[in-house]
Parts: sequence; C-alpha cells; structure tokens
Amino acid sequence: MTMSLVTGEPNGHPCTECAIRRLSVCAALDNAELRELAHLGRHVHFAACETVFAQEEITSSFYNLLEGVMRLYKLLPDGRRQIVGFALPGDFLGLAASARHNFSADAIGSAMLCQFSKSAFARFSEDRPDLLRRINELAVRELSQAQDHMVLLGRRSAEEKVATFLVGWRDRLVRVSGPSQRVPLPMSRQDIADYLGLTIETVSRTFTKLERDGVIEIMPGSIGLLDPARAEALAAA
Amino acid sequence: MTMSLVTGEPNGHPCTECAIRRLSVCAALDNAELRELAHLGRHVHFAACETVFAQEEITSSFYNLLEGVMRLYKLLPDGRRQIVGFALPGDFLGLAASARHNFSADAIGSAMLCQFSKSAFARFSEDRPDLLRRINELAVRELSQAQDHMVLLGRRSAEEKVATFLVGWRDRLVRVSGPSQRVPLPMSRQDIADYLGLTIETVSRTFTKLERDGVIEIMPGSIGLLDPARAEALAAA
DNA sequence: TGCCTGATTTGATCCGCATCAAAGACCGCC
DNA sequence: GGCGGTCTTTGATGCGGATCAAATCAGGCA
Repeated sequence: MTMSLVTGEPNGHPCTECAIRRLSVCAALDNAELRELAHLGRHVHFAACETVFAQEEITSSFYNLLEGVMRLYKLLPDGRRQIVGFALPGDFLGLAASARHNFSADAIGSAMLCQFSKSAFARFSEDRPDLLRRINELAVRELSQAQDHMVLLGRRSAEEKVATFLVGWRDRLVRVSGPSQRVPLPMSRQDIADYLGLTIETVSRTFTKLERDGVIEIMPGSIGLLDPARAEALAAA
Repeated sequence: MTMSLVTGEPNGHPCTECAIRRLSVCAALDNAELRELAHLGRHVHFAACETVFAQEEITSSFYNLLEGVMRLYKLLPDGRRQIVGFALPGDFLGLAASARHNFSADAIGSAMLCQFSKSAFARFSEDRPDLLRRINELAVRELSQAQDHMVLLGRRSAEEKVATFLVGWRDRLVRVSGPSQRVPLPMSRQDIADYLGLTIETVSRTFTKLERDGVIEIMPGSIGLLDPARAEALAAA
C-alpha cells in the first residue's frame, strides 16, 4: 500500500518559502543551499492510512513531513503493535541504524512529504557540517523523547499515561499551529492505546474518567483541555 | 557523590592504542587527529555507585566509557525509577537535547571514562564531518535501541522481557569481550527490574522459572545460558 | 432520512504482576 | 569463623488493567 502521488517539485513551491522550514532539518541551510537542495527533493502525497515505508524495508529515501500526522510503529510477529511516536510537520524521517528501516510509518490522515533519495541527500550533506549538526540535534531530541516515553511505558499508571499524552501532544501542536484550548486528536483510540502500552478499552475508560473529573471534554476527533493544570499535575507526578 | 579521580592523560596511554577505539566515536579519526584529541581528554575513574552526571545538571562534558558498566536512568518526583539503558565500553555519553542532562548516569562497578570538555570537543568536531557522521551513527543506533525497548516495555510479558534482556545483554557483551556461555550480570536485580518495568520480585521469580525450565542457570553475579535457542525464541515471539 | 459499518464506550469477569511479608543467601568485616 | 547488613528468593494476597461481550455512537452512502 504505497500509492504515492507526485504533486510537484519543491521548486514549484520554493523551499525558501516552505512553511515548516524553521522546524525542519532545512533550518540549517541558507537560501543558496536551499535552492540546490530543491533539485534533489520532490513532494509526494499519501492518503489516509497509506504506508510511507515499512519495517525491514531497505532504506532508500529520507523525508521531511510537510503536512499531516504519521504514526511510527513496530510490530511483533504475533501482531502486537507498539507505536514508537507520532510525526508532525517538520519531522525528519528515514534515519536508520542499519540499511533497513527500524519501524514502519503510515500517514494517519492525508499527508504531504518532501522526499530525497538517500544517496543524493548523503552527497549533499557530505561537507556541510551545519546540516550534519542539525540532523544530530534532531536525532538527539528524538532520543530524549524516546527516553521520556520509556519512563511512561515502564513506570506510569493508565491515568498518568493518558494525561501525559494529552499534555505532550498539545505542547507539540503548539509549535506547529499555535496555542488552542481544543486539542485535535487525528489518531484513533487504538493508536493511542498502542502508543501508551494500554488497550483501547482502558484508554476509553480513562478518557471518560478524566471527563467525569472535569479535566477534559471529549469531542469527536478532539478533546478540550478544561483543566490544564490538573492534567499537567497528573503528567508530572 | 561525584568523587572522580584523575589517573592520567590519555597520552600517557596513547589513543592510538586505546582498546575501545574501534567501538567508540574515535573510530572516525585517523592517527593525527587522535593525537590532537588526546590533548583534550583526560581519564577519570569512578568507584562503584558513584554518579558521573545527574539529570537536570548542566552538561559540561562528553565521555567515552573505557571500562566498566554504567546505568542510565530517570527518576520521577515520587522516586519511581526507569533505567533507560546500560552503557558498556565504547559508548559515548553526554549528548543532550538541551543544555541539561536528560538522565542520570552512575558507575555500576568501578569504571574508567575518557572525559572531554564540551566546548573543546565541540571546537574539535566543528569541521570534521567524519566525526559528526560517526556521532550521528551512534545517536541513531541508540535511538533504534530505545525504540526496541519501547516495544518491550509496552507490549511484552514479564517472561519475554527477562529473556529479551538476557539475550540482548549477552549479544552486547560479545562485541566487547567475545562470546561466552556464561553471561556476567554486574547490575542488581533491582536495576534489571527498573530497566524492564517490573518489580524485583517478578524479576526474581522469572529467573527462577527460567532456571526450572532449563533455559538458564543462576549463579551469583552471572547466569549461564543453557538453552540459548529457547531464550531467543522467547525474546523474538 | 434511514441504514450500514466501523469506532467508541460501557459492563462483567479474570489474570498477571504488584504489594506485603518473611525467610534464606551472600559478603565484608571484625 | 562468626556476625550484621544487604540482596535475593519465596510465599500469600490484592488490584489495575486485560479480556470477553455487548450496547451505543458517528459518519458515509443510498
């Protein structure tokens, strides 16, 4: 299921005006470099639930996520799934420790990515220490998030997990689209469960409990954070 | 508790003959670069249970672990602990997403590290794309391990967790000290529990069960892997 | 508008691991 | 070699979240 659609060169929509430039790996490049990079990348579109790359596939491209949300996940042979992260615009995808992908990535809703061939990108970054440092910075940030998530998975209760997720998700959305009391949740309850190491029933019950306690308001496709302070307290504790 | 002891310049024990050179970040450097780097680093020793750096402390150094084993962990305000990894010789420590450490690091037994001031190391790496790429490689490998560990924490049973830990630990030791049927476990049962998101009692019971099943043999400070195939099957499933 | 389908919520019950408690095993030290 | 402290193992019990089951909701489409 990798029906991608090329919708245009980034130069049709020049990198210098890219909305997510400051968030992405491209923040390390000046306008001249950006013009050069533009020739190497192309925009590709994915519809809801399409897979961009799968675990164990040979890595052949890097991607900048431009629009949309993606789920990054690993499967066990018996079908158990762990979502290792959600990607938002500005995230850089495709780095792997070996020649194969460590995890799978699908679009949650419709998504637009900027694709680079791995070899061309490697050649471009070869003698650009600023870009290498930027990639490093993003990788280390990811690692730090992964470590925070290990604490959540290993040591927190269901209620703490859900509250931490909601607060963290809201904070990430702020960087992309600015603050808002309404928090969109494009992913399904099953996705949230697989991210938090819970079942869908426990996630649903915990949402209901938080709503009864006046912490959140449940709406289709989003929640309202009625009592952010209380949610943050649950997330910190 | 940061009673470090300077025991000598790396040039007293030249980098070119460093036992862990090929495993470490230094594998990216040639002999001339290594001689230059030697002036920037110094060997520091830590006794069992001493803290090398603590969560939230300002980052001021990078380290190469030369000898010994370290535990890397995060604490919640109420004292719950999650060990995010164990470091072995060759591991590079001190990278952080912000100016502060994301986690704490203690020596488990006695440990020797090669310390570099962050600023001096940053200056040295500034225009060395090979070194930057090497750091990248190590960071991405860490990230990949972290993602594997999330699957373990979120989706595996106690028995799978313990078996996966034993097999993975053995595999890591092989890279450092070569293959062996006896697997040293320098860390305590509590450390293992906090790594796997379990309690000490569950870890102990699971060890006992694996021994009853003929998979392992429990010895003080180590285990014997009697039936590696069965342990690997538990780890894979 | 009303049906059909998948997602979500709610309910009842069960089980794996946590918790509480106590008995061994190991180690350093005198 | 004996003693005290810590770490590990074992036992008894309880609970949080999983599992099984069914009702309700939301959204797409005729």
